Amino acid sequence: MANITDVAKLAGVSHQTVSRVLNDATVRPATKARVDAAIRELNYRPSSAARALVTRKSNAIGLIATGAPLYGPSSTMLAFNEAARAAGYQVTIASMTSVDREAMVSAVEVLLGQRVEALVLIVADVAAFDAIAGLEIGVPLITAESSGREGFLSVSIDQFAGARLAVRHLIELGHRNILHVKGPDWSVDAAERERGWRAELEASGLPVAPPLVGTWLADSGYAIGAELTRTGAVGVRGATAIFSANDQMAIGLLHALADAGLRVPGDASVVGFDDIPESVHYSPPLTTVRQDFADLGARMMETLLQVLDGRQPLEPAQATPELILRASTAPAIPLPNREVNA
Amino acid sequence: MANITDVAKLAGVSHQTVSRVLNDATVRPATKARVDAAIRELNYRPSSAARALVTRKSNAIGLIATGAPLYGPSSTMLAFNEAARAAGYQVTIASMTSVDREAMVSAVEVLLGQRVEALVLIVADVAAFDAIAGLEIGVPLITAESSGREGFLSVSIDQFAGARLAVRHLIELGHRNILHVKGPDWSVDAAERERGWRAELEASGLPVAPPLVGTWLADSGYAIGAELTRTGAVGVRGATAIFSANDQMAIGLLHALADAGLRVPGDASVVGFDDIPESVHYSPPLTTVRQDFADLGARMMETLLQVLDGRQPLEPAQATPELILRASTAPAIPLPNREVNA
DNA sequence: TCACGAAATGTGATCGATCACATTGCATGC
DNA sequence: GCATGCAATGTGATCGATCACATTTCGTGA
Repeated sequence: MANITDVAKLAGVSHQTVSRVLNDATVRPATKARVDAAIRELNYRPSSAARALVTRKSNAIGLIATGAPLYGPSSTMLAFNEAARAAGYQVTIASMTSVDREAMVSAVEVLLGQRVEALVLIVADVAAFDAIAGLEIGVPLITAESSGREGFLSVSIDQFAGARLAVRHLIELGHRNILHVKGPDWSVDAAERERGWRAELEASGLPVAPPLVGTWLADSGYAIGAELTRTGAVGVRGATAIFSANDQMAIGLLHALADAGLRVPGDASVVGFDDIPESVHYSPPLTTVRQDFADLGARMMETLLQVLDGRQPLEPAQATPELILRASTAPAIPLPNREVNA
Repeated sequence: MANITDVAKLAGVSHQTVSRVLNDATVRPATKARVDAAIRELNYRPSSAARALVTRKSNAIGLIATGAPLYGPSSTMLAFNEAARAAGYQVTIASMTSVDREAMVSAVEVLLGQRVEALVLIVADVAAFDAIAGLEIGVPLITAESSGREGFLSVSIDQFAGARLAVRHLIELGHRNILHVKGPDWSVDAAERERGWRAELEASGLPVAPPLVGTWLADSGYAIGAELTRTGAVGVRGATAIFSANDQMAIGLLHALADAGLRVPGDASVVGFDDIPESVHYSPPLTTVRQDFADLGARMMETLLQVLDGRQPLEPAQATPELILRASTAPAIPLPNREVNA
């Protein structure tokens, strides 16, 4: 592949003049035209490695992605990448299946070797935080999570508030026994949603049963739902509402409830979280909490730009999610004997 | 950040010796220990830019992702990235919302500036092919698509065979009027699935109605389903089966059919494509065609490695997808008057 | 003890861009 | 006609690694 000297020779100018053409410095139109022609003829593209070496700016951002191809992380990642591109940054990804400390360290190591100017952590995983906290990374790290830890930049959607919205809606419908199907224990977002559920129940003086821990995947929602119906924990003599920490587990729940002959929302109301594009087509359509992941990704990049420009990042305005009402929730039917059994 | 000379000075050796330690050349254990200590003390990480400059190997692969965060592409991307990491390659992404020629050119331009050793195109988009075909990229390009074009490496899952499996299953159940909800016109995979549907119908001498074009998203499946039930094109006097080009559109279809009071599979059978984790929890659980995206991503990297090593890539063994039978398909009930109306 | 070859280490050039600074070209004013 | 100033262009150093080659160190056998 041609280099800047080849271009200069062909155009009959010095390499510096070619550099000026590349960087929009003042060059006489006639000269610029000759250089441009040479560039096209040689199919020349400046080497970003050489450029990064001397300017000490890589224009690259490292993105650490973990785990499964879930809707939220994937959306955030794409949106972030889009925003980064618009700002003139390249994104290099380091994905990992398991989130042990070793994998995290090696991912960070490789990215820092690339002299990325910042790190982005897409999945808020408590292990990931601990792993990174022990490293001297020397560049800003931004994450999409809710419980602002010291030392990390964070842009987030208010999971706590979202969960409260969902649970309050159920309480307002008259539900008094509201279960929670939680995301995995390692997830910061799952913890926040649980906290919101718990806070809202406690604020209303309602009982708080231990949350049921799932995997984010529909299968776990189904397994939990099957167990709940088997033991009768949900339905006529049990809970009349379930708040699921994401839509995928909610569809598993709906399936299990249907299998057990329970009607939604007749026998139990179900609320999800995320508003994935399919949730409006669930059977029944799912009441859920909408998160704007595209906006999240864009805001992450915005905040990052502020820090990279040496400005203090603005107060991390947490976006508030929105409750989307659909057919999976309905008023609880007050049964005279429920109070006794609860 | 420290460089190799700083480390050399601190360890009391030459920069070349440090380089040897980094590259596992022969260094006396005592010397190596001193160098390692200096590296740790300075928190030194070799600059991949400087390394790339002199070795003329970037160890980077450019990945071009387009469009929405769909399950298949996301899974493939993660799997590919994982495989690349295992092989010692970094992946740089260039995503784009629209797939016009200009966006594609600029994405390729940026990646080639990074001196990526290969390009990976995740979403097989006919416009993407045309856009890239016009560029002299000078590095191997691999794509996950089915209809092998000249000049592109391709690893794929046999969409054509998968579609035939699905349609043959419907035919064997006695269905004679089988509609197809197709993916977007720009999608190579969508075209292959349509071709499979068409081939199987023609092989059995069954009528081929024009396919209904969706967007891959559930909403489009719902809209198509609503229109089909409104006009009576599906149901008692119309089609008794629908082959949807992906699972998301299938859930939209199921929703629309349920809204119209049609039972699945009683009044119409539905088959999807992809086997996303939720499809077993649809109502009813969806018969679908399973694709192993993780395997696809890994095989893409494998093929790429062969080419990068100068070997001829092995015959691109197309993986064959697998039909997953679930409750959304059942034998057609032969109606005496159906033949007349068909 | 010394020569010898292999192992270990050091020296200077190099990759391809930008930066800092030097030089040339050209129009303007006196 | 010539000094002046600005615009345009050129020259050499630089970034941080590896490569090619030179040199030193070390262990071994005569």
